[in-house]
Amino acid sequence: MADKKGGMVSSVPMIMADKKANTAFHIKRTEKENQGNQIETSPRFPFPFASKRLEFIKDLVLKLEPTSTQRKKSKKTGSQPIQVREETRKGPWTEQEDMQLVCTVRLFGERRWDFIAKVSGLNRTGKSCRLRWVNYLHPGLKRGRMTPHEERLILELHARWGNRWSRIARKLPGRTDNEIKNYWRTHMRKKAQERKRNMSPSSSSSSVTYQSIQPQTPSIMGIGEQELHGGSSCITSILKGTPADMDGYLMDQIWMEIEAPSGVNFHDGKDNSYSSPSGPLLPSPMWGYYSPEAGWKMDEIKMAPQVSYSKGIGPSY
DNA sequence: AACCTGCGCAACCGCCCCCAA
DNA sequence: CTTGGGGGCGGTTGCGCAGGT
Repeated sequence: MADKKGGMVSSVPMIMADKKANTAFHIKRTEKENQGNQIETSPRFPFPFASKRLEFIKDLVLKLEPTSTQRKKSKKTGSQPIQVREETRKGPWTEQEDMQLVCTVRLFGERRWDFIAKVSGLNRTGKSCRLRWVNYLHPGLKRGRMTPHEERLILELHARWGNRWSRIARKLPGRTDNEIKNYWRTHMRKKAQERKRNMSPSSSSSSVTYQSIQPQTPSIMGIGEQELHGGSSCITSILKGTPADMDGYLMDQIWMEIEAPSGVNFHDGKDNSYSSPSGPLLPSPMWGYYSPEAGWKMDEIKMAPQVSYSKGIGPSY
């Protein structure tokens, strides 16, 4: 165990993917649910009123992410913002960490990952948090095997664009660049092996072949019929809500208020996608794929008892 | 039952770009 | 104009599991 992930593996429950039921993690959560052990009794977010929540978030943001003017000030005075980081964690994510990350992203939106990493209390880098969110926790993600149509699309797009995985991923809603990249590698490995085996002149399908790929699935856009990210869990129930809009108060508006406390026009046009109270808050196309009807509220988050904004910067449960 | 091998995939690394200060 | 930080992206690594021997 002397690899880069080493040391952690033994102390952390494995979350590696289960080929049949998505992940061991998901199985665990499903069992929990089946037993009626949803974390119903857990404490809820402590602020019943939106204004109080807003105050709390703003306070938190200011503590952890000083405004530009504050940054200037602290440069002069030499004072430092709150230091939260101890030692950066690496390796597999635990359910607890996932919960914390999901809650934080729901609160603050899919941006400023470094800040999210701080606020969440996770000793992870912003990059790590982003990756975990994008590749695993994002509500729009599909799981399971690629459909024949997806396979064909990948082959076609790769032929056109090469290894531009993120670009290809954009054409495959619910699939991440990482997933596609992994799929391609496996695919190519198989192809290479096939080719080795079939070096006989009769089977000279040198380039990418589509023979096993029939366009049976008419549309990959209908995510409704697809399994949405493993299904049952406290996290997925959280994920069903809309992103961080709080009683109509969007996180971006909070950001803007913090940066410009003198009052801002939220509709100044630069970032329109963020200014509509009912529209998708986040730029990712994924957001379009899950329940727009659910007006997500912090009150509805079933926080696990251990979840804490540790280091004394927020509520501890 | 024990061992080996290959596969699938999560997560990390390093480079690059963009943008605010 | 310069610089540093944040985030995006492609490449790589290595672990767990399943299937084969």
